[in-house]
Amino acid sequence: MPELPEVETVRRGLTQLVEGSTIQSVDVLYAKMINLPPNDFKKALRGKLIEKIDRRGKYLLIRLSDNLTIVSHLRMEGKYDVEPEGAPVGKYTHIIFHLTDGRQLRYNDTRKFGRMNLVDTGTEMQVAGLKTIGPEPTEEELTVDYMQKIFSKSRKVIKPFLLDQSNIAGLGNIYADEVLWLSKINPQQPVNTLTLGQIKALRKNIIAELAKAIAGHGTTVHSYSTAYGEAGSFQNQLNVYGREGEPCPRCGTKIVKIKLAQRGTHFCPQCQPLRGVKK
DNA sequence: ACGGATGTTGCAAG
DNA sequence: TCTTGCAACATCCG
Repeated sequence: MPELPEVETVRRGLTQLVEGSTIQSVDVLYAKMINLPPNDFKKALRGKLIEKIDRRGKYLLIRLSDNLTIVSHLRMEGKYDVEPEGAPVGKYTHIIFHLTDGRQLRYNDTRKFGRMNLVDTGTEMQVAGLKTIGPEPTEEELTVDYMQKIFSKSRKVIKPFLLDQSNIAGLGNIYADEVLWLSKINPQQPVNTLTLGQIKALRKNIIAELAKAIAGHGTTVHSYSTAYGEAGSFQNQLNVYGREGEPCPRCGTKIVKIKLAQRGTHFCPQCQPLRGVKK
């Protein structure tokens, strides 16, 4: 689930719920989730104030007093959840932050793919993944010049290229398919064959679509209720993702699903023709 | 019943 | 150096 809009939704929710709270103690139920020996992790966090929650791409940056930052990535299914003391702990709860007001901030993750790195504030950019992360998909950060430059230098096909966080931060499988459909670009189009017009259209759509998804509190794909906060509503606005065999909302042609770089990829063969490439 | 797919990323192997 | 494929883990679907 969590691509940039979902992570941003979590960030806003966490800000409301735990900004200004103090960590009394921490339980580590699954040690592989963190970058330090559990005892060091727990000791370092005891008594720290949660000052602010930031985000960079799909990474949450939990700012703590004494110059500490937890870099948290939800990967596929990570969720934060605030529970009262004594609420039953499920088998997918891996880290529990006991807050001094009696509430608990719990990290839940069925697949255990999520990771938390506790680092000194200011060194978070050395965490793997943040070291090479590309610009945020905003008007200011994601410039036409930058896109033109990276697109001209690669012969990769566009879909996997968009999923590579070192090119642009924040797009995942769902929004990559959506922005390509919106931009009428074939997922298998090599990036160095895109016209300037296509690059500009793609840029606009990336920025607008992610903003729109944030406004809709993100996309909830699996139907089980999100433990945390509001369930997203944006799944109702998806045009191609998960719609294999359904008519394209623009032209009525059946949406096709193929596999590209091991990822399910949905597109309209009519609206998104492959241009100038022999196949 | 079991093989394959599922939203992500890091790293190994080529 | 760059690119590709898989592993990490659990569940669900057909």
